[in-house]
Amino acid sequence: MSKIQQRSLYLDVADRVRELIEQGDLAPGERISEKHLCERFGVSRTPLREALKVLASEGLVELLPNRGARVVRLTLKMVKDTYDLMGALEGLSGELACQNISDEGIRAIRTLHDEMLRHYRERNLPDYFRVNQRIHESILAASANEVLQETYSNLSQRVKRVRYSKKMTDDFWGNAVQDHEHMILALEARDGRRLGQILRDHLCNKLEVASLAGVVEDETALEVATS
Amino acid sequence: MSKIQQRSLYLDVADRVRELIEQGDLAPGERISEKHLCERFGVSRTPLREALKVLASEGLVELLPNRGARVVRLTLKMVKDTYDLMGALEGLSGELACQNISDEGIRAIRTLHDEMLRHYRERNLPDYFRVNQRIHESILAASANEVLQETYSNLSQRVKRVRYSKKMTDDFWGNAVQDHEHMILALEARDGRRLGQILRDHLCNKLEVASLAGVVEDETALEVATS
DNA sequence: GAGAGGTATTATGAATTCAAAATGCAGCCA
DNA sequence: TGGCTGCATTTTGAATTCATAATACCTCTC
Repeated sequence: MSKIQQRSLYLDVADRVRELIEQGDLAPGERISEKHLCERFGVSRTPLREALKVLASEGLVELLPNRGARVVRLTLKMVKDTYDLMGALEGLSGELACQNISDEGIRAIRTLHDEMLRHYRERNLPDYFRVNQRIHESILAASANEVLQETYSNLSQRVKRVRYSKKMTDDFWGNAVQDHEHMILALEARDGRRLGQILRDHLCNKLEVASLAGVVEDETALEVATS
Repeated sequence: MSKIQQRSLYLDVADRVRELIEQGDLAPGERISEKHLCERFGVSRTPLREALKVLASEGLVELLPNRGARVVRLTLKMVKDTYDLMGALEGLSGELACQNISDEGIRAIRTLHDEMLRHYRERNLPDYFRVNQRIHESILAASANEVLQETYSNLSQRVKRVRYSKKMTDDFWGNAVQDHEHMILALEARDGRRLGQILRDHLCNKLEVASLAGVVEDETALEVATS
């Protein structure tokens, strides 16, 4: 029995373009040729153009009237602003999670937390990242606020292209783990205010280790120096 | 000399549909007939459909595959969730504003504040609301975070349809003005933490006086009782 | 050889057309 | 009478077509 409800074509196209942007197959600032992508996806221009409009309203591409679309170039300021925002949202998610999460939910996150610690002790960065992300997702889900989840994931998508330094220093890593220790304690105490604050600060630290080279505008490095 | 840079048609259409929704000309849950709107706007289906896709990604309409579009029905939970989110964003805007605003900017807001107080004393609700909104907009602008501004205005648009009770009690009004007194003091002291907190709580109060009848799902009133 | 101007080509914007799905309605049967 | 089946109509989804703006290229002039 196959699925009855078929998704619209433009949604699939949008997903695929998002993927290309995230993977870097469509470079920042790169002109998006409608014809080229149509042939690549095997669809006509109509659904592709609809998809581009959606992606534009998501902030992933920009549409220049009569001159096509291009992948938005992230500036350092945009990334920083987005992180500030995501920090506030993470903070809210922590507060709400403490109000709404079940005891079982807390135990599940504790399990993830312990698993993450194992990966940390073994210096297994990929698995650490994976479990780390699941913890944050779990807290977000526990907030039981769908508008928040949707907004967060949109912002997250925008900066997904930014890759983090492979050579994350032990210092930063240690601090992050320390943050998580405090998080789980606050969560188990259902101290929303505290959990929120930790989550917010935690994200700010994350920004610091972000290696923005390549994805971010070069001229922006200049901005940093001058500001 | 006319403007050289013409906006795309779908943007104009999107604006007009947004207006119709905000004004209530398109009722919540109402089916949106492509043909009807095309004739009304004098455009073909292509730009209208592009506009609908954008509006869907903004959360104003929902697209049912093969069955057209409809104006989203706001549930009480959605409105509440959105306000929680907007509260967090207002809080952030306050913190950032204190960091970034100029002394002149503070003086400008103080002027607005005093003007608002005059309208309050004269019980001039429309002008009070207008100036009130300008204050919040000024703080948001002073945050110097465009991603924040854009996100806030999107969320704001979603719940714009919700009309506030004409019979706002003197109590609530007095409290709101009191909040504003604290706000301007925190701003003048550049106490971001405090301003943020006030703005957040201020918005929560606003929700309480919201008269949700008509725009919000009826079944939702039930949800309130059961939760 | 460099630059300006004009034409050809290409890409985008929007309308139209074609195909497929959903809706409405009439007739049929229990 | 009530509900189901099947056909006609309407509506949506997607491709195609047409018009217009942008780009590239070529020529002509200095």
